[in-house]
Amino acid sequence: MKSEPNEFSLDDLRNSPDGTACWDGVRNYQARNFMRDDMKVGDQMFYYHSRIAPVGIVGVAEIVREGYPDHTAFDPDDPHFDPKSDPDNPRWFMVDVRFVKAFSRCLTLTELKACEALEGMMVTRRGQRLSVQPVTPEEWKTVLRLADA
DNA sequence: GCCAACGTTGGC
DNA sequence: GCCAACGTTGGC
Repeated sequence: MKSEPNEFSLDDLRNSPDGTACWDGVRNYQARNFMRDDMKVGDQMFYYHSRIAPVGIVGVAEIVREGYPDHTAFDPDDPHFDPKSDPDNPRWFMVDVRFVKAFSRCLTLTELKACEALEGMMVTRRGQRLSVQPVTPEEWKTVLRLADA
């Protein structure tokens, strides 16, 4: 899951009450579907810092609450307000995530791209903007191994 | 800050 | 339902 560190960094998550926060503001249907339909309590995720260098995976978090309506879509004062999301039929969903660990360093996108085993990983593909992406078990292990190296 | 890639919107 | 125009994302 991607986040711009100046918006909400892994440290921000760690410093949140109980290391837990809701992953609000996602306004892409594919990303929403992953959160609404596929993510289960106990699932782990990589925390990816986008936009601001060094760009890459900085740690691990886990899902502690499964998909539920993103209330920020209902709030006209919220930057992620979406008038088309009806509280009776919510368009956008989010999950709650809890801090698990920070890598000793940022595993940069450059490194991920340089790793042969991660050639098929979504985040290494050109033009891939999706902010919530699936990771295969093999990719998961490979990334953890790189992070420990 | 640039701009390529992508997703969404809306006229037809 | 096509597709041009537009807005956004995100690496660089």
